Amino acid sequence: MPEILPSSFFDRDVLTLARQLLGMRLVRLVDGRRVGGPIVETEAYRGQEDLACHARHGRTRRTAVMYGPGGRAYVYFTYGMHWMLNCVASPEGFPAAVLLRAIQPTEGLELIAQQRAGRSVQEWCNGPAKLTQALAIDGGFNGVDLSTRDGNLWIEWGEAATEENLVVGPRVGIGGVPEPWLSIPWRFRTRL
DNA sequence: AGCACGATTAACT
DNA sequence: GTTAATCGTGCTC
Repeated sequence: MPEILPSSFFDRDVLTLARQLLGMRLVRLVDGRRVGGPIVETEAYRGQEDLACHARHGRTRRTAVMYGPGGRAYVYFTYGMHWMLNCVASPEGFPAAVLLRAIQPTEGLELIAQQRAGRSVQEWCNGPAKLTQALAIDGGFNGVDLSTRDGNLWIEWGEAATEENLVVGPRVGIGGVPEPWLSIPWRFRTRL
C-alpha cells in the first residue's frame, strides 16, 4: 500500500515545502482508479506581505483555507475558466500555500487522455490549469485534507528531488506586482 | 451596483 | 508574438 504524506510533512515553512513536494506523488481517485504522478513544478506564496499572494488583502471567504492547518487543498477559480490546486503550508493562522504547477503523468493515463483529448502527451499536465483538468479537480476539492484518502485526493511519498536536479527562478504570471515580489525566486522545478 | 483584473490556456497571425 | 475566452473576487462608489 503506497504511503500517504503525514500531516506533519506540511508543518514547515512554505519555501521548504515547495522544494520538498517536488518528486512526491499527487494521486486522485476517480471511480476507484488512481490518476496522477510525481510533482515536477511548484511555486510558493507566502503571507500578506507577499503582494503576489491571494492573502495580500487579508482573510476573506476565498482565502480562509490558506489560514487553516497545513496539508489542506486550496483550490480557486481564475480567468473565468481555470481551476488551480494549491497545498496549504503551516503554521495555522499564517496564510501560505504551494501552487502545484505541473506533474509527470504516470497513473490513470486513460482518464487523463480523455480529459485532455486532442493534446499531445507533453501538454497533458505541464501547467497548473492543465493538471487540474487532467485529474478532474475543481472547486469541490477546496479544503480537502491531502494527508488522508477521505477527499479522493492526496499526496504520497516519492523520490525527492536533489539540489542538483532543482531549477529555481521567479514566479510566472503574477503581472505587475512590485519588487521584490516580482523577481523573488520562489518557483521550483525538477530538471528534465 | 458597477468595475477591473486575474498564480492561464489555446488558437490565432 | 498577440489575443479571446469567461466569471468569481474584492475594491470603490
